Amino acid sequence: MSATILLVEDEERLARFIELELTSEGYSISVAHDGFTGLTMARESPPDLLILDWMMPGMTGLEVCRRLRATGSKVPVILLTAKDEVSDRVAGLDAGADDYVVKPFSIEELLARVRAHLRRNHEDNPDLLQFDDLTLNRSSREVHRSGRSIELTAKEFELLDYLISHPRQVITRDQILEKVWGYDFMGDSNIIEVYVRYLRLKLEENQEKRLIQTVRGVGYVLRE
Amino acid sequence: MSATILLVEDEERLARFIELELTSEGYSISVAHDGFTGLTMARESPPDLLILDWMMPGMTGLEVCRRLRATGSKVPVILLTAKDEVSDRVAGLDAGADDYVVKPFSIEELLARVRAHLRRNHEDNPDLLQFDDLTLNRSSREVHRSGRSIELTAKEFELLDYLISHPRQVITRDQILEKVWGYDFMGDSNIIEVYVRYLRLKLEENQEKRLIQTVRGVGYVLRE
DNA sequence: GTGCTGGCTCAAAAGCTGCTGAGGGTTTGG
DNA sequence: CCAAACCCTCAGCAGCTTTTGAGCCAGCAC
Repeated sequence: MSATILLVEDEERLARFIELELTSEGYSISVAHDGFTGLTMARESPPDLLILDWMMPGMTGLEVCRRLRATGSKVPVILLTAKDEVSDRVAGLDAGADDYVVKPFSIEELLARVRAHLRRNHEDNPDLLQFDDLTLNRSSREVHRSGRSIELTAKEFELLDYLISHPRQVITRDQILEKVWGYDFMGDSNIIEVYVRYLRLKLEENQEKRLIQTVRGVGYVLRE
Repeated sequence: MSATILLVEDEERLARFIELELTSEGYSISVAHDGFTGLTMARESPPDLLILDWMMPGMTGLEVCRRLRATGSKVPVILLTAKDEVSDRVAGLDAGADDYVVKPFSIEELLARVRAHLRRNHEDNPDLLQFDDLTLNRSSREVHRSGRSIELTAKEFELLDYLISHPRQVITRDQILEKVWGYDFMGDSNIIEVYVRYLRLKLEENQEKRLIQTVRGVGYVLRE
């Protein structure tokens, strides 16, 4: 699933140009040509990233940004501005923008910043998850460790998916039960231990170092 | 508790200037004058924000950034660079930097970026608790003192977590029992003393100064 | 100094946790 | 229908964590 970007830019030619470039990078773009429309669109279907022109007739980009932040939105915002004065930059960042690009800019620079901000935010739900020499592909449901392919059952896959999407974070038994088994276990069951064991057997088939660590009294964590 | 910033900059005069400015804004700054030292410091006591000069003899700022990211660090990084070419900016952002400031810059601009990144980070990472040279990370359940990692059992961790989340506040025995053991103890038990001792042994392994102070007749307090 | 109280230290006992191997019920696919 | 794969349970055990108790020490009142 590709990232969605909302571009708010009143100059039609520039907007069209940016739209084409971003589209050809595989993003899914919507465009608004004034601040008010942009704000409405951002509220109605929040994009993964917002690119705002600063100077626009009517509501400025800065104002759009401030209003969004005021209602708790955390979408990353990149401001486009012709202004190159320090006081303006400061105002933009303090108003809650995450970044700005000064016009005229090279499209490469804008793309790099888009990548940087999306990486931060979109890290929440990518399809290809990696940790150390381990990779898990959600769409093909394949798992590899240092090159070789590993066959997992459904439950094993779900468990590893959960762990690898929270690397270096300790996950409690309760969280695992809730997420992978989806119910509160009555009485006691050692089902988690059993599945962790299955995973370890498969992931460490060839004396590779242990990635799933036990945190006694709490749960498990993916850590080198 | 003020945010900690690590500045890595080989030009001594510039480093000194930035340090003074940031200090007067209320941040707590450490400075390294080369990349290797900076990397080590960043690993040993992770700051809330890292400011890296790009061009340095030995290890460049870009390299420091890449290495930190490779080990999973998510600390926000601002690059300082004299280079103003697009390809360089792109490389920096793609290497995992969050932002860069082009020299010569106005101090106001740097400050605004520092504020922007700290604001963002403090929102999504309230799990890292610090006191003096001690850090406790709730999500990874890791504890460090002046760089070295410390292994704690579940109860030890809970106790330290409680103390470190009320720094310089005296905590009574009853509060500790209630919070960590979760019940009113019948009769007497010296369990708190025992666990405080365990913690002290582990936290002061190398003759470091005592952080957990006894308040006779009342309880304990985390204090320098 | 003496006695008292609260805290510290040490080590052993008790209690748990997580790991393991085996096995049984259930579903899937040929 | 049968076999294989899968999901889950159980019980034993080893090792770690937690708790207990007894003795000791430090600070304080007298």
